[in-house]
Amino acid sequence: MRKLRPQKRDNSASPRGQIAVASILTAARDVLIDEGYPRLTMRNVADRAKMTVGNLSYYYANKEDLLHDLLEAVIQGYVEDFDRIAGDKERSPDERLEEMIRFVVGDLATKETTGFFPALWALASHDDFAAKEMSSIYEVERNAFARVIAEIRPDLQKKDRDLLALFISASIEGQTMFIGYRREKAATGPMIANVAAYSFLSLVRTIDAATIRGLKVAARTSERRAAS
Amino acid sequence: MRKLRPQKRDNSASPRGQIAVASILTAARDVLIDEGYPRLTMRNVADRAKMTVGNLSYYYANKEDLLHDLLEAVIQGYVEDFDRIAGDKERSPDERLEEMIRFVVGDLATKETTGFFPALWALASHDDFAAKEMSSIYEVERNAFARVIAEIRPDLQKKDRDLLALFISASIEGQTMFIGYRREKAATGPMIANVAAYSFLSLVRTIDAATIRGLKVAARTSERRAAS
DNA sequence: TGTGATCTAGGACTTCTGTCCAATATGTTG
DNA sequence: CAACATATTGGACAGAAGTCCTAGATCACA
Repeated sequence: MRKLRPQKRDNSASPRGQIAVASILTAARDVLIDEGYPRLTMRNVADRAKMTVGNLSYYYANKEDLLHDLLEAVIQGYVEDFDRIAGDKERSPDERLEEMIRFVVGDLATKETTGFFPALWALASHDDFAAKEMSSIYEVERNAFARVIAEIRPDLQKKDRDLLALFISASIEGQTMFIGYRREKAATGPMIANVAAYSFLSLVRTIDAATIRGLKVAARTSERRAAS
Repeated sequence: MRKLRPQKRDNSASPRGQIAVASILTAARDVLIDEGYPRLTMRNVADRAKMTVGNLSYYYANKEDLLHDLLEAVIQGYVEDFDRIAGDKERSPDERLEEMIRFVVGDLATKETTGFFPALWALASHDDFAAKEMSSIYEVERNAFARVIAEIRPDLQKKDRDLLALFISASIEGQTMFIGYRREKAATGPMIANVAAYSFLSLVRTIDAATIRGLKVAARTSERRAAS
């Protein structure tokens, strides 16, 4: 939430002010993505929003509030995207799980996601607000995964399904640094998506509670080779 | 590499100098891990190394060189750890793959790894040197995975095995933000390790080239449920 | 023991950054 | 139009941070 000077009233309802705030947040997001957190300065944001520092500080009296609004706004966008994709009820649970996996893997490759999330992860290590925002978006993502997993594997306990959702969600996020926008292995993105879809579908279909709890040793399982 | 003042000679062979440099790098690493990159300042490093800024700048005339040596030193440590674990030739390929998976997942939970890697990922987005260092460590890790995968699946092409290694390595890294040191889901770490071992072993054993290339749709595969 | 090499302390200097303010401009509304 | 709310400017200010320098302390060795 914006914190204004004590003597000022909240004027966010004013149309001009709303536009200004929106352009500030867009500018801040672009600075963070293009130049990284250390260069997210009031002056850089003001420049990119084509205003002066003085004017910026009229809308955001301090940097902390600007950062908080920025994180909230960006993460809100991802939550909306995700709710939309997860609401698709036309297909089978298997197909929906695959669709969600491919959606998230595909999204990694966008400039915004590749630029924003590593910055968020680093921030979350030392900033409680960033940590909370990060928690909130991944919780949304995991819940969506967990719901589909519940349809495929109603026999599993909720906590086991949640664990699979956590594992899948985290695994996909980890691809970011490698197949993200302009990253070293970006060209393999589509194949990684295929591998991810196959791997996580198989995992959800075949794992059992004993394996999750470590009562079976993975390397001693007898199954072998692909049936092509 | 340290860059000294123009008029000074390289004195890194001196025992006192070596100790000072080592304590500087340790202090810098600790600042990075405990406080994050924005607080990695010459003064903070000097304080933690119990010396003055003036003295620090005798060893590191600028911050960039200090950061480079810091990244090199920390990553060198990980490379050595990894070479050691990958050199184990006592066990079967399956067991070695599982062992490597469990090693990396276990390492995520250490304070150093949970603190260092997210900072490295963010740095690598905008700093070429950090990007190169990041590349180098993950290449070592992927090569180790790829060698074991080659023993399990000699039928696959090298590029397909490399892709599996990339997918597995990236997936494991992604767990860091969730089950890392003092992270929200840290308690589930052991179970995540079980799921990872099962999931990636199954993947390596069963995937085929057609699936990697997207010639099969994962959701339409017929296999179902676990055989407990 | 003395002398040159190495190391250390303390501070100076400049630039950058967050914050703040007074003056002015712009817009809105009775 | 007048009066008021809102927005914008330009600059000031203090503190932080990177860099640099000089004087002195410490060490190794002839």
